[in-house]
Amino acid sequence: MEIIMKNCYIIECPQHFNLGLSLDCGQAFRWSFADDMWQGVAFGRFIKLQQTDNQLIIHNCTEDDFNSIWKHYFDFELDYEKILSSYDDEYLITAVKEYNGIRILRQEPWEALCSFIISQNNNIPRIKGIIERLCETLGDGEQGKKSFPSAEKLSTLTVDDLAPLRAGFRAKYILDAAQKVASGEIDFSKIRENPIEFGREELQKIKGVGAKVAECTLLYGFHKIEAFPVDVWVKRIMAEMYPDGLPECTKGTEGIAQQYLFHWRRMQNR
DNA sequence: ACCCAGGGTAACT
DNA sequence: AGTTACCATGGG
Repeated sequence: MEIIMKNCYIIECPQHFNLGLSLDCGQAFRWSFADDMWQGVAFGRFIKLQQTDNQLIIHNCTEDDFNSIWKHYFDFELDYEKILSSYDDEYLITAVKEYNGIRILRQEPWEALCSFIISQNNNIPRIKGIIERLCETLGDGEQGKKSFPSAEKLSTLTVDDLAPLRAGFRAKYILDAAQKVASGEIDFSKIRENPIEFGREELQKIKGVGAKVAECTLLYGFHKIEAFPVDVWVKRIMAEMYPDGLPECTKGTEGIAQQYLFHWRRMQNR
């Protein structure tokens, strides 16, 4: 008999939402599946989630938390039906049919930036390990429920302090990003307010941040869904399927199309 | 042991 | 302006 935690919030699921796919399609790195539930931390809050036929159950979540954080985090305010049904390209139709329910999570900008700095020339299981050690070592809160350490905190550290993370050559990039964010040299509110091109230029002022990491930060940290990160998998997709570029139907939502294609292509290899 | 990973930088042509 | 070696680490 299962013990239901108190502060359990239940809603009817929106259309086009698959919890497991959204949490495990390579856009976020702090969610894990155990005991029939997804669990993780975002915005400093530890929650567990289950998706049934038509319901989403969030444990350790008040109505206020849902309305102020999670509704936004899971992008429930965006009309995915409108976007996904506008794709008239055969590969996209296949990817959307097979992996319907992926949504672009609205992650915290600093966590997205730092996570995708760590992601460079790295594989997803190891990215998760480095981020877990980063949070357990330097985050706040109880063990296993730690927050993502702030840019302010990381900005005071040295590469030697980050040695336990085993992040390799990325450690110095993390620190440069933390320093530029903490000092205000990189201003997240200005990136959020301005057109995407501004964010591209700003973020690439950080050592170790090139076009791809900047696109990921803009897509997952600022929900600029026209951002189009090109990693090795998307390079393959472009070479194999779109030698003349993305189809017209993706204009303005390239990041969403990218996420479906990325996950679809990655699953094909296994 | 080997190849590769949600890349970027710097040093080359 | 367009290649290429190198960067740390460890998963598969």
